[in-house]
Amino acid sequence: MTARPTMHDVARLAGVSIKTVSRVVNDEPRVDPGTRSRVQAAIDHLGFRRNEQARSLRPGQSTALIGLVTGDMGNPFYSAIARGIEDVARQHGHLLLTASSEEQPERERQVIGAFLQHNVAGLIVVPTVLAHQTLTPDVLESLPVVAVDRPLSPPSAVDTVLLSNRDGAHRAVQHLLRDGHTRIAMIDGDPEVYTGRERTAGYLDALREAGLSPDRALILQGYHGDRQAEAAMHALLDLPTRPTAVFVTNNRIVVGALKAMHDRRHWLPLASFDDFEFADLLTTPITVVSYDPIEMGKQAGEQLFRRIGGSTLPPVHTQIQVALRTPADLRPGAGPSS
Amino acid sequence: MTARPTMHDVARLAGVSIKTVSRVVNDEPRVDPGTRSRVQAAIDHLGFRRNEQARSLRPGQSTALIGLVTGDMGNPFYSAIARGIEDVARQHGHLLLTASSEEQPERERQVIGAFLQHNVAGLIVVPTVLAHQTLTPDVLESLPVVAVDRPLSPPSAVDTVLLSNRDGAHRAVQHLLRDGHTRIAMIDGDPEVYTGRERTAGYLDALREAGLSPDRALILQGYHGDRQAEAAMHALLDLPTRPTAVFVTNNRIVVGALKAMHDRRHWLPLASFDDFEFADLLTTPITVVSYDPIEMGKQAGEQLFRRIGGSTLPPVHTQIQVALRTPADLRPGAGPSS
DNA sequence: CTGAAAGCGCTAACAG
DNA sequence: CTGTTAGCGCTTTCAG
Repeated sequence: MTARPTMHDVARLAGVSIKTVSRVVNDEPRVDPGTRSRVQAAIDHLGFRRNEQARSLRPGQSTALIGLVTGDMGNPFYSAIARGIEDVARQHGHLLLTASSEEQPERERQVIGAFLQHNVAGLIVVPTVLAHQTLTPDVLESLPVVAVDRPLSPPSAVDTVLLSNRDGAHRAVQHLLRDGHTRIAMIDGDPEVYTGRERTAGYLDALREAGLSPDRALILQGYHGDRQAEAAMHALLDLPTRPTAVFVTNNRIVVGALKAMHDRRHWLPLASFDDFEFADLLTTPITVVSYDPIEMGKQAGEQLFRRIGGSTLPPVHTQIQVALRTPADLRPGAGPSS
Repeated sequence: MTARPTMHDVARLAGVSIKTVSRVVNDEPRVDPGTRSRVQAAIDHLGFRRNEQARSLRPGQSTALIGLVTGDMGNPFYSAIARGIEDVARQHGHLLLTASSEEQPERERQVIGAFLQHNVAGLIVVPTVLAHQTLTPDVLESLPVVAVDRPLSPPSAVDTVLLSNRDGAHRAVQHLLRDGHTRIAMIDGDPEVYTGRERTAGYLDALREAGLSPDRALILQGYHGDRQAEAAMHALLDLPTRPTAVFVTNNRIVVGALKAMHDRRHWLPLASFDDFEFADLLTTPITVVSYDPIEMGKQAGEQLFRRIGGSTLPPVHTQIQVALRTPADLRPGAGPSS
């Protein structure tokens, strides 16, 4: 385990001062070409690599690190966002720290604290539901922060990247209405979560537009994760007067809803916010509100680097457009088996 | 944008020396309780946070950072591994850097180089296919490295966490054979990838065991991603004498195969390495080789921290067990719709 | 074009 | 129990 070479070692080998090595490493102009190549040779020979820790210790030099906090990096939606951010970070020569809050404000607080101790140059956060004790004004002033998928609560003047939640839900439910349904149920997760609230509002918009008044018995909220959503779907199927179609507000709930329908061998027309790869391969194809989570990450990353680059414009709020994909849209050219 | 407080600021406010502050921050024993609480008050008042960069600059003090390189953090399989690692890292007070190699050795090299510049305490890698120019002996000696999902090529003496690829494939194909199939096709991705090679071997094992000789026309290799896999499945369906069942070697290929069968409205019994949430909700349920990727990450993380903790045992090779899930296993208690 | 000296924020010695 | 000194690896003055 030989010690890692330092600029000092390189300088000694090349017969120059440490400062000249620094100049070569940083591609500074005023270096004699001969000296430069001699130093470069020494660098290559020793396998020297600049210590980022030491570099960023000097004032003004930020760590080439950005931090991402999501609810759960194991959730494909969040990891797709991470992927988009990573691409942008790489273009800017930065690395990405990732951590999961598990939707717990306390964990979010700890993680952000740890990121700050590592002097991240910026932060991208999918905020947890409750008040953000860590994203206090002084934190927000000390480094750029972008909120993705949900705004901060209480609302702060930070950049956001959000989906057209309300409009997407509106259109999905509209689609069911056009098919003649009038008893359309809805299953949502935590009604405190911004996305769920917005999508619920879109559902209500569509009903109102159609002149229908919402039926309390058909609006199920507070069903977290696929297991609880499964129970919710069973409850709907147990109703004396069943709904004729169902709208579900996210990619966890749709899994539970489908499982329940599968168990009961009873399929209701379904519309879901969030797309998934198998949507068109199911027993009954479903209508989905589709969008590109990688693009969300890219937008968030680009906005963050604009701030890191010094932009002081007023907060930017980016809307990511969503598309409705109905069973009729699927693979229109596909013919039957030959 | 006020400057971030340092130990110096805390020391001045508390009327002690900087070293005493350091002692309090690091929970060292020999500090007077009165002094300690006075310092703590100053810390709280200023919102002081130790600068990790500066701390880890001292020799012997490693950065509380570990690095993860996978093929694509947007792939749910890899992000699940990341999630498992993250949990272990947190328990050990470390943060996780993540990056995608896109299966390109050159990018892998760059990413690992960047991680090393940030003085990561350890590295977890899903190695790319070709030779690992970066994971050279001197790198492997300078910090702990764990390989997940695939061993290093050329083989090095590092810890690995691998699936029972060959056995899992063997059992999946065995299952098809027991259903009476004798013309079982196989679709694989890059035959250079370790997991694909092993799973192919398992497929051949099963055929041999059944006294069948492999049919070249039914073994399709080199189909990367779901698009190419879709074409492969079409090719199988175009064969003058079609196979009666198909085994696919990963979670990308199964998507393509299913799409092709769906387009043709022609479903062949299918077995897949890699499970997915919708396996039992499809038009024709399929047989899957199932395992827990989060657990893979946990095992890798725990092994890494054993090394970071100083373990010098010979390389540890952890096998993650896999389970066969057949359509008959699915939800046995579920009854028909009431 | 090149170098010497100072210091970033912190911790390990060694005094007191 | 507490403080002083030195120095981690690097970049920034400011002189040559």
